[in-house]
Amino acid sequence: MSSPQRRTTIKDVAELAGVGVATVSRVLSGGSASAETRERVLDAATKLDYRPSALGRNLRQQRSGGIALLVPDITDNFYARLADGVLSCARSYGEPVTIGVTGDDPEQEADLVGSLLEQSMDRVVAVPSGDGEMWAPALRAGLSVVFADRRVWRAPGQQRVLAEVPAVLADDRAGVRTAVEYLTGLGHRKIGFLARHGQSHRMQAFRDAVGDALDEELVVPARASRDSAYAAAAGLLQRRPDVTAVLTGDNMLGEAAVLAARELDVRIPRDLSLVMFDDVPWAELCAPPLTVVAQPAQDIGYRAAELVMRQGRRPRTVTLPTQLIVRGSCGPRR
Amino acid sequence: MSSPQRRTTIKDVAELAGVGVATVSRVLSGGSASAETRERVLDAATKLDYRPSALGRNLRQQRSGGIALLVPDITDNFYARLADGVLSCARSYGEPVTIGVTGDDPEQEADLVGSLLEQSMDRVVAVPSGDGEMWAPALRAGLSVVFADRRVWRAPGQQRVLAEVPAVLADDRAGVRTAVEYLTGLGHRKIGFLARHGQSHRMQAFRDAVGDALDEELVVPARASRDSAYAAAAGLLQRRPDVTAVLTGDNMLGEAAVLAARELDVRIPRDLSLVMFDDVPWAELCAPPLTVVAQPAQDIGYRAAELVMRQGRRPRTVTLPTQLIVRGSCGPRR
DNA sequence: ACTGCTCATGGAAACGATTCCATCAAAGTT
DNA sequence: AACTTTGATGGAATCGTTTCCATGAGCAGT
Repeated sequence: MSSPQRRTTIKDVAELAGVGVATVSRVLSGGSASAETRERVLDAATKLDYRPSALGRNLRQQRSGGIALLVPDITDNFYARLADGVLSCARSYGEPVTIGVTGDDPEQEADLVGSLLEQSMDRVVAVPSGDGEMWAPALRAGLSVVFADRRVWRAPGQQRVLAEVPAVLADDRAGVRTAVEYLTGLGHRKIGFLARHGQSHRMQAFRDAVGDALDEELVVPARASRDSAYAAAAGLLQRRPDVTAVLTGDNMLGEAAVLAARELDVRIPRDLSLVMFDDVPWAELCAPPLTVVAQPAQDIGYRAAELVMRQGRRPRTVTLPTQLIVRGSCGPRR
Repeated sequence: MSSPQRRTTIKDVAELAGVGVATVSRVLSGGSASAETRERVLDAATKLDYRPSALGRNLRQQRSGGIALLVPDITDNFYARLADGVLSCARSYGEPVTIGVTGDDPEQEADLVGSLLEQSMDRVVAVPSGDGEMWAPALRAGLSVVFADRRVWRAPGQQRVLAEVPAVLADDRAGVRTAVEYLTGLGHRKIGFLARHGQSHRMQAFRDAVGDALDEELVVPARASRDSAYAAAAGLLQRRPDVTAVLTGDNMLGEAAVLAARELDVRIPRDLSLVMFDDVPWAELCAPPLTVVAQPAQDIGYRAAELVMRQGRRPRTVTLPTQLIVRGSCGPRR
């Protein structure tokens, strides 16, 4: 019936305004033009309801706009909030956001980076997994990357280029220290720490915080799945009934710890004190309400997105404060 | 130092293989070619590590690949799982996913749809808010849309085009009915229902399920924010101390109900029975563990993405089953 | 041997924007 | 008056791919 709805292009606008396409382009992207021409062009554009096609622009400038975001798991409330921050910043720039989930797996991450290159996306906010070696070629290819929540494991021979990637992080070190001090203040001496592989920095911070009292057996790593988290938590509690307090590196491990304790009939906070990294909405609904180290997840995302948009200023690493929120999951050692 | 790293193009491959660019394109996209040429081209492509630029392709085909996903709130666990489903399906097609959050606001949604058009994205999975009028022009512009979790409010004079949009839904009606039957089975007669504006279909299902016993004052709507949810929950409990059971239309309202009850010293399940729509991980950690109507969120996303990818078959609406999971938040009326 | 057919192939057009460059007029400088 | 400078302007090139179309080779049927 109706014609196939050809898109109105810059050519149509130029024709209606009686000018060349170059002039239209200039006017619309803020170049110089006489007041009269400008008005004619703007008029024509609104009359035709013209919206420039991102496709043409992208091809010409050899880059597609928008921000790519790589997170380990979008169903994790922490990363969801981080994503929300990125989305909210991107929206203020009018840029679309493409999301990929890595599952904390370097291989999948490399795949996704490949796909970004294919799309000529050149702005990425990423929560890196693994040692980040796959990032080096991408950086050389002109990608501008900002790390969020973690930076890459810095091996001794690591390429310099990686060290220069800006990052927006929560102050893990201070967060862990505060939590540990809080627990030792309550009399606890045998404190366990549950962390995922991606959280080696928190693991290290924990080791530093407990200092001489460190018992390496109490620092237990988990893979990035619910099952693995539960296994790690239950394993620790069974293997070492002498631990009186546990700190977890993220909310999934916190959940696992609560479940495992409940299953093993270990009462919180009577038999076990628990501090969880990241304040999720349910922490308050839990029985008992959980004492947590809150992180500004949304802020982390927002700031990271801001950094990746302003490539002008040489960006540096930003560290945002954490906060210990005391609820009901910790008690004195008994 | 090193050259500015020009991207290797199809031309380079053609040159190295000693054929024309058209042939390279055909080979790479599965067109016909002699076995020998095919091999030469493939060889050259791998030797040069050639990856076709999505930019060129997109411009030529007048559409950028990928799937767009519009959800009200990515930090809501339900939509996060839905998004995860979409992402997982999209990945199996090798397609990138662009996410936008609408905040359940038709205006923001319209903005986002506009931005999609600008990007020439033509495949959208959306959780629509409002009456969906802004979708009609988009559909006419050739967008293929699949609704997830909800369909649009169907006003009497609604355009036919909207009624033909395929949708993937949870079986709300059955879920609500099962929950209501469960509660009445426990002796409850005054059952409250908390729902967000976007959940009018569940609201209607609730009205139908309680039938004659309907007390319109017990059906209370909330806006899409934590505060509004809390206000609605607290309001209901204060205004009508005679309600002995509450069903909530989503998890945020469930959270609000728990909090409000706790604040008002209404004990669950002794004084109030609570059933929440959507089984989130924390439902089990809550005190008491919440009885829920579980929805296959990830599946909904996956199937919706599948539908939007296969535009070949005329797609129809899919309804996925819900399941009542009884935990500890309901008791007999006292 | 001629005709008709299929099939592989490459040149060139197309997609829609930005941007280089040449042109031209008007204003300013000597 | 002759020159330079400035600024607006439009034509054309460009980005990398897909696809239309013409060409020519090979082959079978008569």
